[in-house]
Amino acid sequence: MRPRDAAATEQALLAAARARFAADGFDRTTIRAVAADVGVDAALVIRYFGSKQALFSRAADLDLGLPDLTGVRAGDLARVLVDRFFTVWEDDPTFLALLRAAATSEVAAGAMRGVLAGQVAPALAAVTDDRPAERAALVGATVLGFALTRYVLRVPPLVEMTREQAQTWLGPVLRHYLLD
Amino acid sequence: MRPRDAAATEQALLAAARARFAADGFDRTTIRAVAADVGVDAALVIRYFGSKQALFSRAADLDLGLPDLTGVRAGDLARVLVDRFFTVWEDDPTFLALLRAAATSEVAAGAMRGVLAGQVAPALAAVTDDRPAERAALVGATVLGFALTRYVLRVPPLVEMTREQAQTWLGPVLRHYLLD
DNA sequence: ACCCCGAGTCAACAGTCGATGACTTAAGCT
DNA sequence: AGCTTAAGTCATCGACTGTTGACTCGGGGT
Repeated sequence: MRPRDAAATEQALLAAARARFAADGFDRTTIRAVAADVGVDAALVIRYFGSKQALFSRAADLDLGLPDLTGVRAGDLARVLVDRFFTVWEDDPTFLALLRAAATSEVAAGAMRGVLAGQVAPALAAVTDDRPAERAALVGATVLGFALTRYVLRVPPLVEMTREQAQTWLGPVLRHYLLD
Repeated sequence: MRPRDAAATEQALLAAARARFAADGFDRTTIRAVAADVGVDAALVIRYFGSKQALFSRAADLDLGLPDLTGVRAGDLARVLVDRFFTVWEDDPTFLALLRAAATSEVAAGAMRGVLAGQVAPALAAVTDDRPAERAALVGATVLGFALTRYVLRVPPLVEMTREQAQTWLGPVLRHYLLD
């Protein structure tokens, strides 16, 4: 039998919620399904997180972990960024959960705006001081469009693309948005 | 009183459904709300379209109306494409309905793949015969990312951007994907 | 051994949704 | 006017959902 460990159960619920939100979106994810994945009653989820919306906010708290770009050579910028984004996309489902939910939830859309304004824009400010918010939005649009097409729409040519091929295609685009 | 005109009612229902799907996505759109928008009973919607999914398929049938790109000069390509996409985005809600729904519905995602493979890729084939599917996917990712960030996430710098500014930013990107 | 507190369960409520089938009403035709 | 056909309504079903409150169970401290 599962040991009665509240902290471990909470972490397991967060992991299951992330996977469900990433795969099914916010609306089609049910608290009962998340609880069943962990082998626990749905009422316990509410007890720990208060509501489905609060569970989502905890589960979809995204940290891109962008590195300090100060001193990175212009030729390396795009490679560093694309590499980081691929890792975030494929390491854990948090990003995909936020992306899927943002399509229909104003709260999730706001969270995504917060990621762009609070993480991407500050990181890019180390590279350019000319309209960093506008450049961050364009970089965000590029990266979100790529992720949407690859992981959500699953358009074959992008699904089959390797990380290196993506860097080759996206590199000049990011350089353009960052430096022109 | 509304005249009893089945064809007109059906068109009104399709228009209302498009608006609802575009604003709220597939799951949060209810047949009752669509029917109420037209001033009609929900059962009538099922009678005309069979199911909510079938109503969506009829409402979100997207025609980009891309022009024949044969003979368009390389320098004009991006401007023509961006201009066409803006018109599709802002003329009617069909595109937004499909985009929002595609985030959580495999059927809608398939429809979006169909638009890329059946409309974008053939149009681009008039410009390049080197990997048109891959180039269409990249153009799609760019355009979908821009639309997602502007109309769904409503990131301020992209919301405030004029069509001309967007053409200036996106032009070199589309040229890169089409011609490099 | 007993108690106690927190982890986890159970049953149920209240609301909503898509869908169904029988019913009613309006309009065009003879 | 009367009838017929289709347009539209009505009540309702059955399933599902988030959330609640009362309950049970198990393990650690005395």
